[in-house]
Amino acid sequence: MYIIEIKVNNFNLNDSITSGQIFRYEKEFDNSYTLPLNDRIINIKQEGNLLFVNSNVENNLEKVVISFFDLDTDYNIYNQRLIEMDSSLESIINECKGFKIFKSYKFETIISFIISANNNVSNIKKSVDLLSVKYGEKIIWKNKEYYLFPNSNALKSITLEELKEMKLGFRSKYVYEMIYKVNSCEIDLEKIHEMNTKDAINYLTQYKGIGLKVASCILLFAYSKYDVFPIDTWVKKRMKELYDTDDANEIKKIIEQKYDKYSGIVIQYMYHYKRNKEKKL
DNA sequence: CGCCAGGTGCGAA
DNA sequence: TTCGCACCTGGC
Repeated sequence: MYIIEIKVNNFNLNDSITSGQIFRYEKEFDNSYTLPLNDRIINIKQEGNLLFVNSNVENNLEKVVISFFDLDTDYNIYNQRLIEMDSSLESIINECKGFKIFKSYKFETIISFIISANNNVSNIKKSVDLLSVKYGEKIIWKNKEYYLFPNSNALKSITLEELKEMKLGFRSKYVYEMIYKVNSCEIDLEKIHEMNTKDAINYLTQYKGIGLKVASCILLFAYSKYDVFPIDTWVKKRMKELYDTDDANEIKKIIEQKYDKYSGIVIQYMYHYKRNKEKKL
């Protein structure tokens, strides 16, 4: 039934996938997840330390899955270092055991997080899905229809009016400009890999619709830059409790000084903990 | 109705 | 440089 089996340790598929890094996934009745991965649709299920993966495209499937979910990186090393720096993190890190930061696809991530500004997850998902259904490649798999996220070329002649139909609201013009600039090569998404975090943030935030928060999400999730700070309302809630401040710059200073190059991971743990874990304890 | 949601751009001080 | 506010949209 399943095409490939991948042995993992220290991976929690459910927590990682529902942590807000990606918006387009569906949970199935058997607790597996179906989601697009660039050029294909995959269905993935975890049972203990085994992943079962099925896809409409078998080519390179194991490699694609291992890379996207960052399965060959041992986060215990980060976690150990973090606990050495701050032993009070131990409980929160234990709660977030198995959490991975994905290597998301750049164009999709940029568009999705521009859409995320002052928006809620269900609206973000709706807009990204609308974009995909209207402009992405249609995949028929197991008698069901799926849609890949459109590449920049597929969106090159989209109009502002058409974008507004995707329920983007005031973000329509920002997405429109981004699509245009990627297609005209004014923006080079690969070039960002070579920049340090500070330069990359300056580079991204010069474009409309990308502020510090959105730039940080893009750099953490699509460029694996672990020293960025996606400080949102959930992290602010957590930081308000811990340090009695919800000022983004002040939080940035505190976290940067404390956790250095693992700051992005700490922030992500805090976000995940505040949003998904705390209420269940 | 008002408020908020994984914020940002803008103009005013 | 900092500060306050409007903003598409949908759910409560």
